[in-house]
Amino acid sequence: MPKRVDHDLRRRQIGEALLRIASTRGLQAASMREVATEAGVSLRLVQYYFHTKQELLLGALAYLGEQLSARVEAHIRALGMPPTPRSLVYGTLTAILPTDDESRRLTRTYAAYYTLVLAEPALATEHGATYPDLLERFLAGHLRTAQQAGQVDPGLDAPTAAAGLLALTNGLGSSVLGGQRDGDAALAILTYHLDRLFGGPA
Amino acid sequence: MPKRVDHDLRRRQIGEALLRIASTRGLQAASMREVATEAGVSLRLVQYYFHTKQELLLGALAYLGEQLSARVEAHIRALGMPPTPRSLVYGTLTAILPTDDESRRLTRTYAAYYTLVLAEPALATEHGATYPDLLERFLAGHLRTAQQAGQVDPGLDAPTAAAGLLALTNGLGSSVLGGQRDGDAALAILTYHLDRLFGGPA
DNA sequence: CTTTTTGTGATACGACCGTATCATCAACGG
DNA sequence: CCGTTGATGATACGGTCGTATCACAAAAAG
Repeated sequence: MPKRVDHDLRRRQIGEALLRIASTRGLQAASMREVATEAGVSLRLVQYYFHTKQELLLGALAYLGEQLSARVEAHIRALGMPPTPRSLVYGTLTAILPTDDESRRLTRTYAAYYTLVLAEPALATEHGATYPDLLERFLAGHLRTAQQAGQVDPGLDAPTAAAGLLALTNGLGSSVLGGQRDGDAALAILTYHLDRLFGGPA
Repeated sequence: MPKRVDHDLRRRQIGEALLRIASTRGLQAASMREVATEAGVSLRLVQYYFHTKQELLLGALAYLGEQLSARVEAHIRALGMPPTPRSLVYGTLTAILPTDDESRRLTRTYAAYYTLVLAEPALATEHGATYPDLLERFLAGHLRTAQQAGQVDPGLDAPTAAAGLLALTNGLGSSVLGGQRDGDAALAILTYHLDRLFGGPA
């Protein structure tokens, strides 16, 4: 056999080539040949590491999820340790708002997958597509903690507020990607709502 | 010439066939042949009335816009005449929330086009893709009217609040289409926020 | 009644798609 | 040293895509 090679690394290299294409030209431009070229390998290799296109799409989606949660964690950490309920909520939501190149790439790619899953629900069943669900529960939990600490109006329904915040952030993200406003304007709207919730700026 | 035919009607018939496909199987399933079959005409006819695929996509997008604004107007009217600032805002936002078959179809189709435009921005420049912008200004205007009538906190920044409401509604719609919650739950979250804005239920 | 014009069918072309096949080459086990 | 196996290249197949071409029928124009 030729020099034994790290399969996981190669798979990631190819999968991330697909994500790169999806973020710039959309998933419909991500043919096997195009992915091979972008990754700098031959078509045969893409087939070798991902036997079928669906496998490639699902594998790349898993990498996208990793990148997304890594960014969320990094953003939370950047707001200081130990994290407060406020910084957890704030950091999570600002992490998934397209305000810089990386977040723009991530949200664009996520949008491409979202539409694909809408048209082909079979893709979602294979995968724990409950990522937004996890985020929402995460937010609701920390909102409740903030309520117990007296930082948020205790009359608020935490799950409803968390769902609203996440939906607001996603909607703002869509408007940024659509070119309706820039990332800073969206961030201003989001912080305005967050500050109202937490009773004024920190 | 064979019996003179109504071109506008035929174009609409074909364009709406594309919208039907896009809403169920996505735009990537909307090939010229598939659209022809769905519309019950030959491939040649699709080519005859829309010389190229881009023309077809743009034409159908125009029909989608018509259907969308027709639904918004109908929803506003259904809340009683003459419309109040509150019913204008409420009717607009609930119209674009996927709570029934028609709104689900419209929002799904809109999402498909949104992703296409993200990948192919050239499509948007041809068309006044500023539909969300129009909605936002519409909402901001009526929020300001409501402030002058004392129905909404005058300390609120109307454009920011309007952008937030529209983003919230879009984000909630995405979660409904994604199967994260049903239309009624989304509607409850939206009305909760609206009622807080307008100072309690009507 | 011819001659144009408008609408429609049948079919073809070249490109690209996902997938499969065949051959090869390098390392390891015996 | 040799046969087995892991990794890779080259190439092909059937299908679908958007688009173009050719033919033709039917109504209108002269």
